[in-house]
Amino acid sequence: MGRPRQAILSQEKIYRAALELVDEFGDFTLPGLAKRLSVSPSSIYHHVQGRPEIINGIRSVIGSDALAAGDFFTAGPAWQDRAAAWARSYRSALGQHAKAIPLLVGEAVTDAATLEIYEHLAAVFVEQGFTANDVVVAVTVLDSFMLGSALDMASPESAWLASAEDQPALHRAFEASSLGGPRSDLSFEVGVAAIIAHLGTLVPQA
Amino acid sequence: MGRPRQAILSQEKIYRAALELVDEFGDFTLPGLAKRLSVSPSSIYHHVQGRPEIINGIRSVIGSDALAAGDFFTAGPAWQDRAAAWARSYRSALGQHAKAIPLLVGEAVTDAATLEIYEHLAAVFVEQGFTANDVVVAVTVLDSFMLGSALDMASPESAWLASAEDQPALHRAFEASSLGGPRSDLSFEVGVAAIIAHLGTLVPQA
DNA sequence: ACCTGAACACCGTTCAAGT
DNA sequence: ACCTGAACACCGTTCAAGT
Repeated sequence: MGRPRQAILSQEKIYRAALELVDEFGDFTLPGLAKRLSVSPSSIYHHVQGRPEIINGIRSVIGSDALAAGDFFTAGPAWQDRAAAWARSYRSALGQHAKAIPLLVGEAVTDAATLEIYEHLAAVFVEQGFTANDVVVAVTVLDSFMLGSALDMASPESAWLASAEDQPALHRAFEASSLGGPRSDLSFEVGVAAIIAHLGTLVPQA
Repeated sequence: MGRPRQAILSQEKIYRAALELVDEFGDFTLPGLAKRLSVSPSSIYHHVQGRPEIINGIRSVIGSDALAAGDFFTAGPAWQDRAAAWARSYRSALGQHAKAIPLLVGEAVTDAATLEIYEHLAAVFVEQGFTANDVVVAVTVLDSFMLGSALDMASPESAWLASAEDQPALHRAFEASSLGGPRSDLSFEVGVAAIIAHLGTLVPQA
């Protein structure tokens, strides 16, 4: 007991351990987090203010890792490719922690990593000469679809389990469908293509 | 104490009271719910299995009210209008209970009202002659964007508060923008138009 | 500065006891 | 069948006490 010669905790360690618990169990508790870190629950409060800050930290970790992976910048020079790559990269990053997404929505975004991710998207449209209004709309539209698609990825396929009697159209379509890949991924690509094609009509020089 | 001559609770009353609490405070607790219903917390368990069932009931209430409002069926005969009306209606219904959305995502959909809502959307595409694959993709794409837009509606405008130094493109765009209406609504309409136009290229007879 | 153990108010859920 | 009060395990957070 007492203070150790070197700190055994840090914000980073706390956030990553919390994310691991969420990935495994879909949620985390302070006692559970303390146990995983081999520490007392009260110790955690020397490094973070409370549970909300940990949730924000989880978002930050996901964003940092996504930025470190560098996928946001691998696309070609065309703004269409870069915007599509942005949506694909961030949806993928969130999808790797699908169980965390329900925890993240509803809390305001304040961490630097996530803001940097959105700054990158805005910059794509600004560079292309979109007006301020169009930048705002383009970012919002792409973000909404990306997030909705990430949530769809998170929800089990059985969420669409309609009954043959009560939801015939829904039931038959899913029964008879034979998509050449995961439903969520294919739908995401269709939606991104649709949105980017339409955004192209907004900018005169496109 | 003891059993009253007539039941004072019902699933419906519990669900609606819980939704009221969520609308007001963004969450609900069993003790808080019991207090609002002028009842003991344990009484609630005679009508519902537990907290998850109440959350599902909240979704059901929102769906039922949306169906009762009838907006899903007011659109013209064209499938494009009907699909757009579907997305607009359901996003609006969810938006009226924005604080509830974070609670709903992450729980599987099983209630009849919500399934009926999605059945209606699937039927639009089936009637138009979409293949099973295209019905599945069309429903998924529109649902993802609708849900993402509803979440965007739920998050405060300040969620986009970027700093002038660290996120110049994002900051300037939001600073300089002068949209002719709420950002979320305008962006939603742009996205829906984009998606529906693109879905039109999937169906030969469109 | 950083960890611990004890303590607090609170939450979800159960159950025997009443009518 | 339906409501109550007591009880349980558990959770988030605080704080004095240690080094």
